[in-house]
Amino acid sequence: MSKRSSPRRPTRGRPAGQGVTRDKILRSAIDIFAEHGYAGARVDRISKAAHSTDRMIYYYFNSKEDLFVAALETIYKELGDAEAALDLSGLSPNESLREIIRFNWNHYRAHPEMLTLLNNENLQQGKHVGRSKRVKQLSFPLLSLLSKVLARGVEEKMFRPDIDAYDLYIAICALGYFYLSNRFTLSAFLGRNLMASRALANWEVVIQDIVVRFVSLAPQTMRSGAHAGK
Amino acid sequence: MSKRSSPRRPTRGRPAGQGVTRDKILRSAIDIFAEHGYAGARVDRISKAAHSTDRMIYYYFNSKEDLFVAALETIYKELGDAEAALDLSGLSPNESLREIIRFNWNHYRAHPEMLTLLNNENLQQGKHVGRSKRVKQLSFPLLSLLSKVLARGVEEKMFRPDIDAYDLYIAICALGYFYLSNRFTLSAFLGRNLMASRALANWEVVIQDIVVRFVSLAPQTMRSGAHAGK
Amino acid sequence: MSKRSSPRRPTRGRPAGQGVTRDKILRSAIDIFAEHGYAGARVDRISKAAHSTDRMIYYYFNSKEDLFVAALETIYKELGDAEAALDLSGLSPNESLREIIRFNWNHYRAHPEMLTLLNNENLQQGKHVGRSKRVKQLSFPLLSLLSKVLARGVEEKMFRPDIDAYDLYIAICALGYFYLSNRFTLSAFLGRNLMASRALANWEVVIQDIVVRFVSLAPQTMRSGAHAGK
Amino acid sequence: MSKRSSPRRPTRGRPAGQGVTRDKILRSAIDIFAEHGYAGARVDRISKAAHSTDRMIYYYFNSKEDLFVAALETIYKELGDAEAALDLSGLSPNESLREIIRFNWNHYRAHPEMLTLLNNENLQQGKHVGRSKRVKQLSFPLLSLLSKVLARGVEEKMFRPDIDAYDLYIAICALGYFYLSNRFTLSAFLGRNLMASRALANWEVVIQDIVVRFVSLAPQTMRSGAHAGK
DNA sequence: CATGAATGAGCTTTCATTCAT
DNA sequence: CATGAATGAAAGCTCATTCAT
Repeated sequence: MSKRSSPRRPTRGRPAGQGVTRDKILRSAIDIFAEHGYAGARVDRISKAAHSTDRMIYYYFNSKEDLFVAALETIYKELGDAEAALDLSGLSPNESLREIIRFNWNHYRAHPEMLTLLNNENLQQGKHVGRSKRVKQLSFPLLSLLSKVLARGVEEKMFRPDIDAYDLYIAICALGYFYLSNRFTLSAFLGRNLMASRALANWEVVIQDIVVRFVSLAPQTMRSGAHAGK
Repeated sequence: MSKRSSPRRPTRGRPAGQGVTRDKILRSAIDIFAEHGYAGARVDRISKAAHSTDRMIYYYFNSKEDLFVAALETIYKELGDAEAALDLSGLSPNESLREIIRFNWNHYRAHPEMLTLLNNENLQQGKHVGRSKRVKQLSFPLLSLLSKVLARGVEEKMFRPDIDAYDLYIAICALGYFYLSNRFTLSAFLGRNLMASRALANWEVVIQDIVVRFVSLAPQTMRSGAHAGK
Repeated sequence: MSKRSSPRRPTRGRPAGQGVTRDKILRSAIDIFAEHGYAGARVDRISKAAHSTDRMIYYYFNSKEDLFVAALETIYKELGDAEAALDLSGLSPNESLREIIRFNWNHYRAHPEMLTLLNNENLQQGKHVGRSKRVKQLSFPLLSLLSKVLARGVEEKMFRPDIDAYDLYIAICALGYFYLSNRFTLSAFLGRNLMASRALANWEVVIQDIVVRFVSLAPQTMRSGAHAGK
Repeated sequence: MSKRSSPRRPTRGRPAGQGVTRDKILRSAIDIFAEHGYAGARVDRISKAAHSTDRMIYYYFNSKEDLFVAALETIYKELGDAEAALDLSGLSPNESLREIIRFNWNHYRAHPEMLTLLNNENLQQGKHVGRSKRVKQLSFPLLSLLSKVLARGVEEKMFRPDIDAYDLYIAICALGYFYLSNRFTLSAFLGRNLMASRALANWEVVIQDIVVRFVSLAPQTMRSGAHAGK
């Protein structure tokens, strides 16, 4: 379908000033794909948002689908970079866990495009994530970080030994992601504005509360600790 | 699939076989919207899947958007009906909670269309849920059921008194919904098949585990069997 | 194409109360055809304006085209009837001519639907007027009236003997019809509002002035007479 | 049919042969709009007549409506150009007036599209003429020419001093336009073929006769030949 | 006598993409 | 290295009309 063998494909890392258009298109693509979904995003809307032309999208990215893959790769890359910058030194297992949760929650809040982009990728049954080499090469530091924290907590007799790090990771993501991704339908059903700042602040505490209770060996006075950490 | 003869415009219940076309279109719409998203779903794909014509879609539903609303209303209606059939009589608060979680989880599994349909509605910022009168008139029994279970648990000194029913509801939904909705990207990242039957069975237990620990006053002996399988 | 042989076609002249719907449809048709032209008029707009249904239009008129013919026939009939009521007894040839012009002008003003309906019929190359038996049976009294006035004027040595009644008729119609029919484009070009009451009053006088001068044998002090007549 | 390379978007006058398609579409549009009216004209009929595709219409003109505006602008432009080429040097006021009338009449006869296009614009209440910048910038030389002729006639004691140039212009247009625009209904009513060459030749003389009589101070010997032919 | 249900054919317009320099 | 010109293939929707009682 697409001409992947095209020899004059612009590469990354060229002299400064090059690829500015490419970057603007990529940024616009992330926004527009996130706003309208893959099928709903129009190529010309993306090019206009980037102050460029449709033609340039094909020049740099070959097809709408390849552009979507590039957008996905970008947000994953940025997530990985952000995770890598997370510093838990000097924190107890408990505090580390709370910090990881806070980071995860804040990342979703700061990057709402991520939610719709991932929803779209799942709508398409993950066909791009499966193919993209770049995505497969990415490492997600948070997962191994979580494993370490968990191990340390077990060692220090604070955490249960039977917690699976993957399960824990999914739980943390689920509690934050769902709340934000489904904010519109949830707000409508529950008759509450889930995006009010008090609601958001509360939910961060709830996630921490839920997760910490889940992994803790001994029961604790949760709530107070939760608020203290803020 | 099921022929619920809705008493709408064309049908008035008289001539046998009326409204069949309408219903087939509605079913196909749910499937196709779920499979491709709103923008990606083609009207003619829906009509073909219903063994009907585009024209009939407009005859019965006026527009693609109205058809989407009807699809949304239908899945919500069916969720409400299913919730109403939930029987918790004779169960302890703890068992009730587990049953509610099981119900919720099973409903998502049995109705994966719901996930993508709701994701789409959220992509469109919930504009249809906000407008639809029918949706607003729907009651969601599970929420009040949860409140009652929670109250009984507190009464019996088994549950913490400071748990908000809404928070609890969101948490239960989040843990099930996210796992299934994001199964493709998660499977790719974690390098695990989240849809394997053992994985699915495990996750049901994990949700219960997390939630029960969250609401419980005293620490408990977790159903160790849950993790034994791993 | 249409089933003209249908035996149960409603006829005119039935018991009072019958045909009310038919009449309302016919009135709406005249309005809508006049407002949008034949092609631009939508059957359902007509039926809605008549507080009826599309189906009723087909019941009474068989097709959109037949309805258009009926609309044409109606306005022609009404024109003929109005002309028949014109009374010139006791008026001089000159005054008669002025009265005929005034009548013609006022009829166009009172029935602007006529202008667009006729324009449409001409757009379609008069295909309906050519076919309609009813239209062919209509008499247009004004034309013979004009002949008589002309003859009398010649007899009384007031009018030129070489004026053709048909030419005169066309001229009178042209001067009124064009002014009103083309009021929008003319107003735009000339930068004047042709529909201001002063402009309209002036134009009536101008038509009379032009026509009377055209037929008169001797020169006359036109203007003053023109205004005197009002 | 003439290829006026308009300096619009796609063309910039460089590669030879550019804009040919655009022009063919425009010509076809004028024909088809004139033949069927705005609503009755089908986009695909226009594109086929231009030996092009629907898509190209939207490429060059954005919408059916914009194409209609372009068609209007074109006929106006051509009218203005033709008027500008009118040479009255060496003619008496009387002869000039006759020449103007002849020109006007001949233009309508040579461009029957103009009549239906303008009728359509009036059907739509002149909404395009009001908006189009290009139309507003056009000058119509005939009007000022007429003013000058009129002034000269008054100066030379041949024309009445109380004739309004605008009224005169409208009258001249009316007499020619109506005759041609309403030729089908008129022919049917009067039982005469208005388009026979003798009828056409006669009407040109009638218009001149009417108008000259209207503006003349003194009575004159009419061109008796005009009516001799009947 | 009147009408609710259903529809084939065609409408304007949009979409992602390729051609050609 | 970059881009203006052009387009095939559908998309969503509307139209006048007929079926059936």
